[in-house]
Amino acid sequence: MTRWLDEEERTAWLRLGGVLELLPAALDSQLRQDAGLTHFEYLVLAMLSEAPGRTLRMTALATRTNATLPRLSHVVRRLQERGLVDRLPCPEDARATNARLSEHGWSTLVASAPGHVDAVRRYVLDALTPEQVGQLAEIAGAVLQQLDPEGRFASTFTGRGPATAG
Amino acid sequence: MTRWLDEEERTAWLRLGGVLELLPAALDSQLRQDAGLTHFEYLVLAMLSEAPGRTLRMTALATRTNATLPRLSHVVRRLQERGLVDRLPCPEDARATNARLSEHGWSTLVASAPGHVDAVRRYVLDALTPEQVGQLAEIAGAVLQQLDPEGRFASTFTGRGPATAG
DNA sequence: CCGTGTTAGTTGTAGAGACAACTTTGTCGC
DNA sequence: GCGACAAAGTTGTCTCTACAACTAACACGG
Repeated sequence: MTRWLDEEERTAWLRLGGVLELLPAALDSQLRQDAGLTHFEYLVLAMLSEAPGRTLRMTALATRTNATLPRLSHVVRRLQERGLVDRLPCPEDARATNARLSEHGWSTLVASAPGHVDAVRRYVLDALTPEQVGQLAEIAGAVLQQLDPEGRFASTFTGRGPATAG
Repeated sequence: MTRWLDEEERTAWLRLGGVLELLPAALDSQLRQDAGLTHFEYLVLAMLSEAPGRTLRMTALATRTNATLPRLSHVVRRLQERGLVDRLPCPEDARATNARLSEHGWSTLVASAPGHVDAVRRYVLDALTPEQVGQLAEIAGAVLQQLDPEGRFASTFTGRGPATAG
């Protein structure tokens, strides 16, 4: 038997739904205008930039970006066509492909990072109290746990414990 | 000068990013499998079902679903082609179009609602304490305020005050 | 090593959204 | 009541994503 939502649950859910709809659109729009990148493309470049040798295997990159492999494959191909990443066969496993951030990709990322971080602050963090930032980390962590029980996309968990110890 | 994210902000943001990516996909997937609807299509039907006469003008429906008008126009046309809604010219304003939930649309919605609510519980609400549900409403409300300062999509605000009074 | 199954990734195709251009109707000043 | 501007939708095009089918390479039991 389905238990329906009470008033408070409904409010929380409707508002979350609004954020789910509007926030990605807002972030995409800012990055598109200022840098010619989608939010997802930005994320791909950012994750590569933090990897050793600015290089990751497709599967590892898919994990870090919460993406499926087919989606990532298309995106990386397009990024390569634009000269932002290189694709190299992996020496240790001939099935695998390494994606590496190119010099052009690096400078594109460096140029667009401030605007993106500003947008994240403007839309999310600046609207919250420090306490709420901690609560958000807890809540989002709990939801991720449901969405991804096996931890397939676990890169954003820094452990099962609270984001803010104590 | 851009202020970068500290550890706690970064954790919160990365986790929120994961939710933004995975939750819509999970909800879409459930509804597609069980009801042949996208989450957005479900929302359109649900909003119509709560309106007087199960009818809304396109603009009002766009507001309630956080959608742009072009997007809504395409979706409603497809829903009409599938017999789930009717489109009627508005008598009071010849520019306007009224979308009305059909009998078939109503029964489709009724049939798919329990599965959808269960999914919302499973992925989100059941993972949170009652206190966290309140916090989520506050946080999502604050973010929506940034995303939509003029209140264009304000239907999900039940006022500027806290979701949980007191 | 040979067959079976698994893993890594790519590709084809079809559907959904973004954005801009456009049509039609209403509104308002004069 | 005419002309200019705003509002309400629609449509076309292009891009991106999902899903499924596919290829190629590894693993490993016999």
